[in-house]
Amino acid sequence: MIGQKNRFHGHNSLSYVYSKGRTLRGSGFAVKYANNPRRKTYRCAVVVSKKVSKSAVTRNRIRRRVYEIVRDVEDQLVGSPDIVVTVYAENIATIGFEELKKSFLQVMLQSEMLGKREGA
RNA sequence: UUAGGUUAUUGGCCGACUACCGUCUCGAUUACGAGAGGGAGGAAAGUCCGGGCAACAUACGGAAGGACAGUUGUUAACGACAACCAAAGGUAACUUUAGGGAAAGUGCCACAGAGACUAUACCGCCUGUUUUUGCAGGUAAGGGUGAAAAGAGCGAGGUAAGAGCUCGCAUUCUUUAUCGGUGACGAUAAUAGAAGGGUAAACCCUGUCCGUUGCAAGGAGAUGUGCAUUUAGAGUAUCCGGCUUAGUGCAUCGAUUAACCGCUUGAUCGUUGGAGCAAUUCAACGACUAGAUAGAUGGUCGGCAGUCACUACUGACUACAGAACCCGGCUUACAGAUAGCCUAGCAAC
RNA sequence: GGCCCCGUCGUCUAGCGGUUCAGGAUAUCUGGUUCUCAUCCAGAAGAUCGCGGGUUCGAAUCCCGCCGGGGUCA
Repeated sequence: MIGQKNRFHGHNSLSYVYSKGRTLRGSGFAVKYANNPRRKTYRCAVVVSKKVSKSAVTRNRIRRRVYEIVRDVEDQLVGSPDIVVTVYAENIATIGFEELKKSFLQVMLQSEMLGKREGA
């Protein structure tokens, strides 16, 4: 789980990302992101529709797994981006953690939000 | 031992690393850091009932509308629960039941059938007439139709043929009386009676209960000015009466979905004892047990346990399901594991 | 979180508890008309009335419980 300051708050706070952000697709999910220079910290949200799974338990599990991956790489983020992950497939709740992490990081590297140069 | 019935409990455990949300303490001072301790359910679900709590300037009367319906109890309350009664099902343990009224009134009972509601004579039986066909009448015992056809079995009498038409015995229902029970009701007896059904989850009648809106409730708007002003307007779902008193447009300020309170000590939970067949209740002692807000309660790894597959190694899987103001029920989902009591069959003693 | 509505052929819809295991339009299929296609004409097939119980002699219809879909309230 990620901290209180790294979540979205308020009524229309997501609309900027939805209107201005760029979209990249992975298997079973899509990442929408936009750089936000007015903030010091990044923000992240995971959207899991009720169409993905009827069960609230499954939806919670998907959300928590994706948040965990984001928290793992938060030190390597460049700037202070706003990230929205939209999930389409139910099998994200069941596939192996390493496999999910690998496919997610591949998308993140493509978006140039992850700066390996800074770490190195 | 096999097949059931019923009432309950439980529904993974241990460790390591690393996150999140409250609370308390300490240090800093509005950023934050350290430590301690807490963090989903039996259904948190469906939202089908009931209540608390809050607002509505009144929860005032009537109409309309809605819900319920054996009896006695339990409860804050209920459409829930318990015990009992009746009916139906089951060999039995036991289970199920919207279980008031059809003699207040109205409606409906298709098709088939002669006739379906103050009904009816198709076949049959009998009498008369007659050309033996047929026609007129009697009959409700027998046949046939249908979900349903006028309480009714056996024997005797009776008759043109028949029929509770009459009698005897047996049965069902109504009425009355006595006894038992708080009561629904049950048992016994008597003489009086025998009246044709079904449907009220059709309209309806009787009795009891219900004000409306919901935590997105509510704490929570202020001032100035124009218009309107008791025959009118506004206010709490429909109408009437009554009641209260202002209303509405514009401008300015505040607020603009943020934050705080409401928010978790409660018809609370556990143990022991008393009352009661039970639901439940009383007393004493002890406990504090989530409070988020795009929504915390997690993620990964290792070991154990269980289930399935397999000769084995080993592999796969781990029930249903996620608090949103709080309680009491109901309904629905649920891999398995455990315990008590009871019934029937078989076997042995 | 609260409140409300709707499920009938592939699609859009009618449907008094019984006259008929449900009518119509459109789509589909077959045949006819035409040199051919369309239009037009004739015919056919296609529905466990969302699911499970109950009331009734009888249920798409009445009652109850589930399932699915949709709407609304700051």
